Amino acid sequence: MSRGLPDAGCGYLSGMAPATSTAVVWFRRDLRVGDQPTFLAAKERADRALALFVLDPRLLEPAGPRRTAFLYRCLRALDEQLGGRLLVVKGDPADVVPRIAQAVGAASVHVAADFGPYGRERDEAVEKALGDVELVRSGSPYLTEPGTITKSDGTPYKVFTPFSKEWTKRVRDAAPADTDATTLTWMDPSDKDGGPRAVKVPDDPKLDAELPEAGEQAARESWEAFVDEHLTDYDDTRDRPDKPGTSRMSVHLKYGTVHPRTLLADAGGDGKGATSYRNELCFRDFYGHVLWWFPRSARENFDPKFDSIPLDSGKKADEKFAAWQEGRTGFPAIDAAMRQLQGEAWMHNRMRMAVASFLVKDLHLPWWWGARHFMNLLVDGDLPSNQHGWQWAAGTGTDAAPYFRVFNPVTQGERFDPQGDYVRRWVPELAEIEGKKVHQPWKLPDPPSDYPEPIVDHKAERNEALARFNAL
DNA sequence: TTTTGAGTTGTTCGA
DNA sequence: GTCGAACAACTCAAA
Repeated sequence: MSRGLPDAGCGYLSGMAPATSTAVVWFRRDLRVGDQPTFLAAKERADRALALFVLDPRLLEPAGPRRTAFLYRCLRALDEQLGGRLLVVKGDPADVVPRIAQAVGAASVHVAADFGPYGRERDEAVEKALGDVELVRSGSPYLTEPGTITKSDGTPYKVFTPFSKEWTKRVRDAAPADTDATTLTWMDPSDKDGGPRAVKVPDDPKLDAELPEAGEQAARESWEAFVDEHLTDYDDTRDRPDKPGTSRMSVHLKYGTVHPRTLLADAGGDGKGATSYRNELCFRDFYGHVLWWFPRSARENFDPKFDSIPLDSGKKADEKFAAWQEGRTGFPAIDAAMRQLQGEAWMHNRMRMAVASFLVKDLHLPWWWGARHFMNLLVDGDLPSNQHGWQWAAGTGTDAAPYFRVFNPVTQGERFDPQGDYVRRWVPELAEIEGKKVHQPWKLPDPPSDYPEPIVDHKAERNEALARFNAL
């Protein structure tokens, strides 16, 4: 294997100087030019690169309008960074990627490894279809590639804390790759000879939510502002949905407009805030690992012993679910959160836990109903973190599930939204109620008539949830 | 193999 | 109002 030299048969014309060698850089969930190991790998093998994105119907359909629009915006931003040289095509990657590689005479296609259930399968199919053209995987969306952290006996961790100890050792030396748009010479995609036809990034689907700004530049600015203003106090302020104390990087990590290496590099200190932030990055890796080892846990209880817990169903259950979805449960903090999800395609993490606990423990509904709703509406919706976050709340996932982990929907509101600002922002029916009284409008002498009474008695449903758990 | 210590983010109750 | 203990038993991880 002669790295860095044009392969015979795809660049030489007899008697002439070698033609330019080309590599394909196939972007997927890494829509950035900074900190891109794929660029370095492509540069080793070729003089120029073709930047490619494939609109894959199998991924786009389940993404829903919000994530689809966000993706399109990221693609437009990336195309601009690449001087208008991003080739966008539509189709099944196993079909179009090999045809493009052939059309530009590429000997290698460069990707960041994908570890999702569909992504793994797709990449194997592409690799097979590529034949002699090599699919080169460099890096991944994670700090530690799923599957690479195991216990000393080679089996996977099922508990976060011991995983995090090993993870901390592993990521100590992680450093961002030094790349930018000029690392590679980008081929003009219109020079391609045949192959699938280029398409424009489609117009955004119709939206009913305001999305965060897309693209690498937006990610970087947002991150730098967070580091300057909130990282030091992150340990405290991350729990406050009424304050802008979180980094909002989830959506950028989802689309790879930033890599966690870059975040880790800036959050490497010993302070409480930085330590907490690293813990969140570690959770993302942990759940990436868990889903890689246990792909069925995306749909089923991680621990099958919980399969026998009785769940509600039928018309009443459907009605409760609708009330939860629409933010009319009568619990202000829960309703504010569900409306935030509806309105800005995002929900504060503290409230994700609270509404999940409410759905599972107060309404006794399946966690996967809630997980699906989240995936439908979240712009940052990412399968491993979403599903396992839900399983954590339901007590069916990794880690010990203390039977007493039942959130009190009122206490959570009063503790983390102490002045009620979050509730008033998202529940206009309660906008006139001052201070923390807003968390229990039913106690007011004259409660607002257009806001519902609580749909359940929390104390009773808490006991019911405990009883169902204890019956195991 | 056996043993030991521990397990993301909580709530309630009684002193 | 604050604070510590209780809330089950079990599985996981490591020694």
